[in-house]
Amino acid sequence: MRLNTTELDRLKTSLKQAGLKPTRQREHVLSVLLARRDHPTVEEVWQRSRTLSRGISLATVYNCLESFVDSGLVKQVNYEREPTRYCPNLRPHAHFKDQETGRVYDIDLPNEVLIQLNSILPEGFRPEAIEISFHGRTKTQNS
Amino acid sequence: MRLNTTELDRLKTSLKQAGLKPTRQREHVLSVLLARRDHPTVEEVWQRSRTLSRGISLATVYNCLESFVDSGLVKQVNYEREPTRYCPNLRPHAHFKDQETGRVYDIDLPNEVLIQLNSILPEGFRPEAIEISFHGRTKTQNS
DNA sequence: TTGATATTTAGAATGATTCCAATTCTTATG
DNA sequence: CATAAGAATTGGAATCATTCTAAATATCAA
Repeated sequence: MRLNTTELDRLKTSLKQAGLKPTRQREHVLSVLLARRDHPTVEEVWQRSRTLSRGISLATVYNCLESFVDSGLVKQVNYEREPTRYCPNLRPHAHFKDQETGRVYDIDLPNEVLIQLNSILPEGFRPEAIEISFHGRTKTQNS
Repeated sequence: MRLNTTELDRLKTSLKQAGLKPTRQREHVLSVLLARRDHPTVEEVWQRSRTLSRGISLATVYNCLESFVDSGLVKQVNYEREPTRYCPNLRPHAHFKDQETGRVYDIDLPNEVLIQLNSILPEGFRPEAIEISFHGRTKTQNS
């Protein structure tokens, strides 16, 4: 989780492009999020951010993640009323939650599926977002 | 919300078929839920159930709704971390939330859409349920 | 009718998230 | 570089949907 200057500059740039002041905490939380392609909760992001030299408060992790979502840098995933999870994958995708492991997988959404889904809406319905979540079991070998 | 004997018998029967003891409270909560095709929260179901002669506790409304969901009599709908809503429509359907009114609409899911959605899953993924939620705006005339 | 089991209940407890008000940063401008 | 205005961070308190608890009550098979 130690960043070299190039990576740091890249982070600063994407924060600025998103209209966010590049603070030490935001850079760190964003790098933590991008470092793994999974779907951590706020608490998990906080744990992973503990390495930050002078520490970081839970409230700040909440703040950072909220501003990232607002500015489109990450997405949120909710399963029932479980703690919200955060997802750095910006392509259109669905989620599949394995009930045995609790792990959430990204499922790419082909454009034709999105088109077909929009076509089932009655006239006058203007969707701004769509969320598709499966849950079930997987029989895969990759942990 | 007053029930005649025939309707009451019908409710008792569906509760029994679902493996639930037909109590006064369950009959009432279920009838409240079936009376309108909307998506009330627990609090709203409780308000609508207040007519019950000796009253009903919030805890019981939670209990009833949970047992209905467990036995397949109703479905749950969640938008982000807002209070859970309950839905008496058992056909496969998606939800569309109008951001202006907060109202949730049912959108029927044609079988071909379900088939196409299952086809995007990698091998070994066995879905047990799928949840599809739109949100956006509607330009309809019906309130 | 009665006993075994299930349900109801009020209120306390939980837990994710939001709010608050004080401190510390960032950055544009002189 | 210094500074001031606005932003971000912070620990702790507050919120609020939901779950838990344990005692009272209801259901139903025998």
